[in-house]
Amino acid sequence: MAMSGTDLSRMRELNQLSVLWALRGTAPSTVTELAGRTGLSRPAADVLVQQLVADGWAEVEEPGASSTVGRPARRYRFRATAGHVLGIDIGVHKILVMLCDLEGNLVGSLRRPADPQAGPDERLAAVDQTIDDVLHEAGMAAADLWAITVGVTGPVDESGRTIVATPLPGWRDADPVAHLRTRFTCPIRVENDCKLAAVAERWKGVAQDADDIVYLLAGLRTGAGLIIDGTLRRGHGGVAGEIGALKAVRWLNAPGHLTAYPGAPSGAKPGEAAAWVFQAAREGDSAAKTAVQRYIRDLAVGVAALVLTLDPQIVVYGGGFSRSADLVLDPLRRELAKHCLRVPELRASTLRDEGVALGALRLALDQVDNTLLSSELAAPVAPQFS
Amino acid sequence: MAMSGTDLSRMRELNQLSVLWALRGTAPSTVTELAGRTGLSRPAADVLVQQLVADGWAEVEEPGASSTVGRPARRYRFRATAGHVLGIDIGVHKILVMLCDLEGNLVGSLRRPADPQAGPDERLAAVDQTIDDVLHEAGMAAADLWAITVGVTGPVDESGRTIVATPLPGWRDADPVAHLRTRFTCPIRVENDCKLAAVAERWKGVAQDADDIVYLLAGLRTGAGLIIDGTLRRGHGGVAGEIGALKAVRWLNAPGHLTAYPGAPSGAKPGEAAAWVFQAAREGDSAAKTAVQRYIRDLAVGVAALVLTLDPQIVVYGGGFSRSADLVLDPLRRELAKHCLRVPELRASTLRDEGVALGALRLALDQVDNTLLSSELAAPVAPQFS
DNA sequence: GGACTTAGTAAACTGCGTAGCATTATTCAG
DNA sequence: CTGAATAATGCTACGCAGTTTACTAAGTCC
Repeated sequence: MAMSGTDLSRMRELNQLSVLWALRGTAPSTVTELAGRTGLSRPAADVLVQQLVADGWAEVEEPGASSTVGRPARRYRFRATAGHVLGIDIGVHKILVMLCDLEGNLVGSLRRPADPQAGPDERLAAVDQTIDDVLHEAGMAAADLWAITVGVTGPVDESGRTIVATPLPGWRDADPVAHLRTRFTCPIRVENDCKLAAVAERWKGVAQDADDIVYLLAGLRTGAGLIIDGTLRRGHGGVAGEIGALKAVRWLNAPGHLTAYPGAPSGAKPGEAAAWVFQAAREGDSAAKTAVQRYIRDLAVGVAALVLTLDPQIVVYGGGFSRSADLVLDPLRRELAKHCLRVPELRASTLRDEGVALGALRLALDQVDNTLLSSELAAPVAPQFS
Repeated sequence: MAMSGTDLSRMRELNQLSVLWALRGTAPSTVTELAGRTGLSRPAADVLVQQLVADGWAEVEEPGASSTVGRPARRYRFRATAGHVLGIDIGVHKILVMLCDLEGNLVGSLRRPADPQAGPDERLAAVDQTIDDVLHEAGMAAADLWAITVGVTGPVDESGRTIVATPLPGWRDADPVAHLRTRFTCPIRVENDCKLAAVAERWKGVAQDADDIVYLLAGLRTGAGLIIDGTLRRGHGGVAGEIGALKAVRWLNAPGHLTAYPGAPSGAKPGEAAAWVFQAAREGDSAAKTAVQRYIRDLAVGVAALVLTLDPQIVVYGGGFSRSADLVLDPLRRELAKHCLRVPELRASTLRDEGVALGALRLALDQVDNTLLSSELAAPVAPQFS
């Protein structure tokens, strides 16, 4: 804990930030409300919020029809459109770019199918194109962006480079941060997709009430993202949650129980085959039910290891297979009860395939909050990053 | 993030805290040094530190022989003896009570053997007696204590009660917090022993440089304590790190490879038998070497699960078996390399059986830092707790 | 012993939030 | 339509905290 001395100008800055935070995430507020929320006197809140308006952080709303006695008050609101951030999901089959303002309101979004075989250059070119389309549609330029976060499959290191093999062909040689830095001056971060999906669940998904969350990416691959004490945990080397690497945990094989099911239509892609097995099990096919059961049994060992290690409040079942959560949740809960000291809540994700991009947005917004809105408060237009 | 408005008196309080933190953990400082460290002007630092002296938080050291040019400066130092905290280790075979001042300097310490069969009442009475002896020897009364932390075997819940079976007979019915609260008014906390030992390693042990640590308690029982991002993690229900409960992780059986070794002297206690096997292996006994090897192999699976989940910087090998770390570390490292994506550093603890009590001290000091020394700064003598 | 260096002290100065009062804009009662 | 009640706004005086600046005190170095 490194405390630093405060002088008067710093105090004013802090109070200005205090007002800004009191302004965010609420309906337009009167000066009196702001004063109450910040603990400042009304005159102080007044001059501070007027400074915020002058700097472009807030907007005035002149009084309209008043519903109560007394002089109607001016209302002030956070100017969410002062800046925007991008959240990008670079997947094997698709690229998804989302654009939102400082309050997280979606301003633009574009999904584009990707060639699974495409190499890094081709894939990044497609990303560039998608970004351009989103920005153009929203009438924005590169300089309007304050932060960008990108989600990719597989573990990434601090610098955003992929460190082990991933389903994206040739991706170990890609450096998406460096690539984007040629076009954008704002902070750019690349993160593992499971981790971002976990963040999304806490932001807009089924885990908004929890601070300790294990997110399970269940699909043709199996992975996990961890939120501990409200913060995404990467681990010292960025590979936290990769419990699937343990041989005693059979996550690598688990989806095989579904995809290799002999009854599936021939020629179906693996993802379709798995969906077919789930559907068959739902309709009562006993062999399919057995396959699902085996899948869950293998999956549960790894989940139990995560749960025993972290003792989370909630486990979120997400990923491609979360559409079949109705078949999985109850048996998985029973399996966990066998292994764990304390069984956490088990919930199915509802964010579909937008979780990664949403989590990327949230992390980009966090970046803005932590840099711009915490230590120093420059004028919002075109902030300069070093 | 809930920011709150600041006025001038609060600012002064903050600056006073800032000076206090600048004073702590360093050699006695001159006002000029304090000014530099806090970023305040020299007159400001001067009045603030004089106020601290008046309130009993700091002490003056009049200038002695000066070694440099210029007028010799008065020096101020943090008055560590303003308050004290207790760290207590309630073990099966021993009770260890440590007393230290606000800077962590050991002021008193007493170890007392305990009857392994003793019930909770008898054991707590022995704890009381040991506390009294330590306090008496240091010339202190109950009111001089600002925080107490107790370490016990087995998982505990938020309130300090033991929630599953433990080696302490009848301990599930014990409520050590309630017991101590009858005698002490300061904050009291009870925590799992592995977790406290982990904290101690980061404070005074071999993991001072790391923020992500897995502490391994290796002995007749096997357990783990986790420090993630510099903070002890309890998990949502207090059972984080209990990976040994997983059947695929054979921590329950692992020590059996050593204690059940047929070559050990008959009549030896399990702990002695294990030590004997380690010694035999060290001297080249091939059967003993096999036993150690099997122990390590079983141990490694659980460690690998923890490491893959958390991706820590350091794994600390502690507990009773850490005396035989010379035999364990290298093979364990090799085993981990088989399982893990990134092998963390592996270090042997050197804190012997004092780790738990030391960790308890550290947590008690943290408690003081977070309450007294962060938000409000009352006069240090006999602070009142609600 | 004088020049130099650093610490301690006391003044004037600036900036910020608060308190209190007058002013303004609206609703409600008659 | 008018006046009382109500609540927001705007303004001024005030106190307090840290900074700046200047000066004095207490040592060392040559």
